[in-house]
Amino acid sequence: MPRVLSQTDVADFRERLCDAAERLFAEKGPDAVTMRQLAADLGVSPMTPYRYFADKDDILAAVRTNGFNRFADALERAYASAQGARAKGVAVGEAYITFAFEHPATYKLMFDLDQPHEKDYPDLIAAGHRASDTQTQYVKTLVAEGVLTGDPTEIGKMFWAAAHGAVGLELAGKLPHGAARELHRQLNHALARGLRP
Amino acid sequence: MPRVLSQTDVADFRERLCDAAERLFAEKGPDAVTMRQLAADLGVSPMTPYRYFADKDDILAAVRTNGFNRFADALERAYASAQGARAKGVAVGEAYITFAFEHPATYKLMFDLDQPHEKDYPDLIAAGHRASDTQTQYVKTLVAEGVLTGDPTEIGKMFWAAAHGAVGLELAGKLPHGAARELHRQLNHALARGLRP
DNA sequence: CAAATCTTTTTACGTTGTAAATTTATTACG
DNA sequence: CGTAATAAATTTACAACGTAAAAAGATTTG
Repeated sequence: MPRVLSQTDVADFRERLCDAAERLFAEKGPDAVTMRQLAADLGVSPMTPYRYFADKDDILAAVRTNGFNRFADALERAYASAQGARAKGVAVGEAYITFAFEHPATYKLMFDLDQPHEKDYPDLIAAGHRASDTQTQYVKTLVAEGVLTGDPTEIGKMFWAAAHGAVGLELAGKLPHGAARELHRQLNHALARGLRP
Repeated sequence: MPRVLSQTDVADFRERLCDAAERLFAEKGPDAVTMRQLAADLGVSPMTPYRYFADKDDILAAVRTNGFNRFADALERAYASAQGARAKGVAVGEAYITFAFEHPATYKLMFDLDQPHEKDYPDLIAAGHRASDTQTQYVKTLVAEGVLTGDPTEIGKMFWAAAHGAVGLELAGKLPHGAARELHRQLNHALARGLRP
């Protein structure tokens, strides 16, 4: 019998390939992320990745899943680092913008890529929900403390949309370079004022 | 001397091709928009469009330019249709969401497509600015009337980011179908409250 | 009618994702 | 310890893509 790939072997290869894909996305843009280039970066032949991924879409789904999980990590770290509901809110907002502009290609991949078969990737769905939940987490505290009033879930979506919109406009070239962060601060400030009891 | 294409001939062909491209985008998705399919839709051979466009990127730029101009049209119509600054604001906001979800593929093309050489398409830049200006136009009235306080340009960007964020989240599948409209209403309401004198 | 030349089509090339066939490498067994 | 079995990897091959270059077609002027 031949050598059989262990689960660790598979996981390792998948991770190395995802890393290469993200690096390619970030450094050369989406068009540079080809099966042949990915394989070359790993030092294998172009068909080898097909032992570890169903197809290119599967690779993109894995990269997006990693993105959402690292995004959630960053937001959770920010949440934990600050003391008090208001400070946590500010910190999470800052972390959102920071992540988006530290990994703009990944952010675009996460939110802009049309994957019609997303539902076939439960890990991707779960990672997306994790980021979303983290995003609305601190709002619950703010509502519980009486800083904001309304349905925490709805308010969380409002802050999320504000952040996503500011990021999206800058990434689309509709804002001067670096302007999203200040725009986002102003949005959060006005929203917090408008949602006071 | 041979027959020479008049400017009308060129403009007509470009328009028909852009229409075909938008239809393909909307009905079959981005991957279906190929030079060969576009040519087939117009009943010409695959190389004919190259007489009217530099390359495929040039076609995408033209479709995006049309999109921004029709977007601005819709916003301006909404602005003109309502009486009073507050009503105009509501109407423009509604028109924004309506346009985005009547032409989701075009909207994504307008805002999500990376065109590194955008600056080489002055018409595209101009159309983008036109939509942006329209978007911030009614805010000036609201500030002048004392309904809002602050820099109209900055406030306009805030409302724009809110609308773009709500649309983006729904188009990314992060909101239930149809939820962006109500989310956008809540955002506008909270922002208006937060930006009162 | 013929020559000139703008428009269109045909042909062809390199690249893409990936299916199918082939080769390589490793392990269990006689 | 070789040898058969078989998972893994590579090689080969194909259709579709964007588009450069060559060829063909059409139309106006002399």
